[in-house]
Amino acid sequence: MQNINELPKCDCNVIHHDVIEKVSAEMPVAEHLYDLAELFKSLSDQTRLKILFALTKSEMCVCDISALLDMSQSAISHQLRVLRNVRLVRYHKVGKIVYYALDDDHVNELFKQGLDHVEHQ
Amino acid sequence: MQNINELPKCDCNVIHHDVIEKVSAEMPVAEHLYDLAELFKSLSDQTRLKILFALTKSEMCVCDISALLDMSQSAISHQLRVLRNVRLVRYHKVGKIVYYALDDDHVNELFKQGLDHVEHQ
DNA sequence: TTAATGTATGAATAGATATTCATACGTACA
DNA sequence: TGTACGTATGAATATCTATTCATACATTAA
Repeated sequence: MQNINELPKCDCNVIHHDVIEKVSAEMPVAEHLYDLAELFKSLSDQTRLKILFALTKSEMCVCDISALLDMSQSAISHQLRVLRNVRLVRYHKVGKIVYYALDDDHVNELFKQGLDHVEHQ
Repeated sequence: MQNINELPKCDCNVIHHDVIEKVSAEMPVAEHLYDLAELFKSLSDQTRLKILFALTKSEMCVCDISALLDMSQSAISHQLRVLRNVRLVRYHKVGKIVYYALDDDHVNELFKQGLDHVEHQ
């Protein structure tokens, strides 16, 4: 007996069962898909991209970033939290100043591939 | 004479002028930043990630994808449009069936770097 | 031509998000 | 201790987005 919630939502006839089974078996686990979407989501905003680009050049304090992008300290701080959550940036405090830096090299490679794609259109 | 709209929004004192000038000079142009954000935005949704993952394994028609993800044909079609807009996928028609495929190899590399990042936490 | 089917798309809606505003926290210094 | 200042954060809001629904378009076959 099939639950109402388990009714297939595909409203067309399946064409290639073999392809679907093959692909289905190789689909990444849900947790990885979720994390990957979160990572790319953090890269999908121009403000955060600018912050990350800046940090590829030099570590910077929040005030520096705020001045560089001509945006409020609050807006920058909120976005830095997003970048912290996906572990793209790390920070260390010197007195009351907080310096942010890239957390690993993946950002550089993601930018490289991304720019390579958008520039070849 | 400074326009009201040109007042700096940074409400703190600049700490490191030299860093800001250096980084500012190397910031990518606005158009590239915009395109890059659009590209990553297209990768920031689990449905689109699943579609792209599937297409790394095999080209598929819309109905196949709809069945694979157990989602409506309309939802899939809307998302495929997003992926077309950033030129991540291409398609060809055979009769009334439309087959989608990856448009280039950047997706594979972006996935690789992205997964590498999320799996090392 | 008519019916059936695969796909695309505009409108509507519920949910997500970026920024602002006000304010709190933490540190340095008088 | 009190003040100043760099940073963080909750609430509010305007904007954006993913899906659904209805429907149109395109192709094939009867």
